[in-house]
Amino acid sequence: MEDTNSLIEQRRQNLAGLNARGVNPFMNSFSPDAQCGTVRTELARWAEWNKSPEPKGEPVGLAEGTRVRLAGRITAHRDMGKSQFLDLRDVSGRIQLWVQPKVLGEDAAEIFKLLDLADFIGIEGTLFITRMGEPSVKVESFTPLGKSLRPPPGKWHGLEDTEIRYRQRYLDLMANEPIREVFLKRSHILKEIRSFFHLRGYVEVETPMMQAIPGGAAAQPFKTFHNALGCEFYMRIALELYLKRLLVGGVDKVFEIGRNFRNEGLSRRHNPEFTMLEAYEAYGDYATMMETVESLIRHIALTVVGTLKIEHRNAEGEVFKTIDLSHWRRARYKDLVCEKAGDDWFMVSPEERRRRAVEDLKLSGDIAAGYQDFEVTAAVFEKLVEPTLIQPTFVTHLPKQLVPLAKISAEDPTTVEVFECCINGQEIAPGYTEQNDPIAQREALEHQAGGEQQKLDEDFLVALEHGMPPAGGIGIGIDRLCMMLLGQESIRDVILFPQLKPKV
RNA sequence: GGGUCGGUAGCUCAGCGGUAGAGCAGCGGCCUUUUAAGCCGUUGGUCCAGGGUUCAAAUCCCUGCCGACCCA
Repeated sequence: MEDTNSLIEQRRQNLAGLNARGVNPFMNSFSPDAQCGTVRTELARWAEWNKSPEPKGEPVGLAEGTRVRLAGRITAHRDMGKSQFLDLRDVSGRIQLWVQPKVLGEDAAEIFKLLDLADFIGIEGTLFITRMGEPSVKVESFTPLGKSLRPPPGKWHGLEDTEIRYRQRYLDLMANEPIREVFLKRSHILKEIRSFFHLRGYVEVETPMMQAIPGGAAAQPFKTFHNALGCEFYMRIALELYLKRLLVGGVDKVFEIGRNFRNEGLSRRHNPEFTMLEAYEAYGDYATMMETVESLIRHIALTVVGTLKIEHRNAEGEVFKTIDLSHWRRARYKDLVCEKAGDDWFMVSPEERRRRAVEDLKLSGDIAAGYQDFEVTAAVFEKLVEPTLIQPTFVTHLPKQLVPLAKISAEDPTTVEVFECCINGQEIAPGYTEQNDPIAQREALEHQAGGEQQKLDEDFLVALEHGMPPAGGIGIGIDRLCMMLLGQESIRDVILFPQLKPKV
């Protein structure tokens, strides 16, 4: 960027001033011995202990007078003339610095004047508590570590321009504390998912993102070209078919967390690339996987959020939705449809169902002329039932036409052994008793490919013919899981760099 | 793809035919424990872009770009 303004110009002049004094404003390294937020917390603990009239037992926290070396970004500056207060921030939080020119000495005081808000510095000093009770560091020396040549976003309102927040996420992270929290917690969620599966004896793998035939889901893929091989590849739309190959190969419990790519619309709930978890367990079935999903999500909620009652708040901070992860409902697809569409929904003729859906339920926009009967019912489910499933619900006994790749239920052969776990009005995790009959699988995939032989993943079918153990499988959309757990209503607020149209 | 709303100083926004504004940030002062520090002074603009209407356009009209939300 070539844009300049007076604020950038002033910072460049300060940079030149540092260079002129032989100070390197961009150091190669610095070794702090503590973190800002941690030191602040520990010093406050000590102050609390010290405050009681008769201190009892061993001191806690970090005492006044302790020497520390800290590094971070200057995020506030309060000039008192002969006394200056700065806030220094690192990933752990902030702490106040007290800087007195006379303590620094004349040369250092001159250099101090050339610092700007948002610069990175390292400091050395001793801990103390101000008259106002603020845990602080009395700075004895400092080192410029990384100069900021552009003004940071404001401190009051933070950064609110959504476009800048998404395009320059680093500014969002710098200015908006709650946003930083969301992404730190997303990292924590991923960590807990991994440890959950590892503890259960699962193996984590990585399978190809570039695939000759994109399979495992019905979605538009992105296409790319490999120069050396001279052929086209597709970015994967699902993980499934490679993980099942591993079941064939004898990896009995396997999971992958990875990016899928779907060349479709963008919305509050859709990003073209999104993170998917898929897990497969040999000798398990959909019931095994329901238990897995419930245990996993409970575990994450407790370890990351610290509660099973997840609160979603509006801009005013009022709770408008609470998701209770301590009760998991199980309900049949047909029963849920009847709740919205009438108890006799499945007893009337297909023509009557279509009429009711279009006229009574006002779904004309969602039901295409060529829809089959089961698709009419599916529209009712998707538009009228799913959005109301805010509390965790396993929807089971889906009609077999709806999920052609799953195994038939022994107790009701018109349905399949499949669940859709819905939370927060969205499908969060589908789970299957996976098809391991290669002949049935071939028929289903051939039907799905609609006679286009090139769309058939022959290598996958050959793998199944070598024998696959019965297995339960799940997929969990990690972004939507994060939205649900972290109280975010837009997928862009749980993806660090959401896709936007490039600016020219 | 359709509809609604938005784009003005570094940030947050006001102005909606008649000289381009405020708060914060910045800069210059004062203040030796302040913390949204305070007080005095002050700099800063391609009003998203391009066309049109008009004596006069940030403001009205058209086209385009980018974003948010809703719908499909």
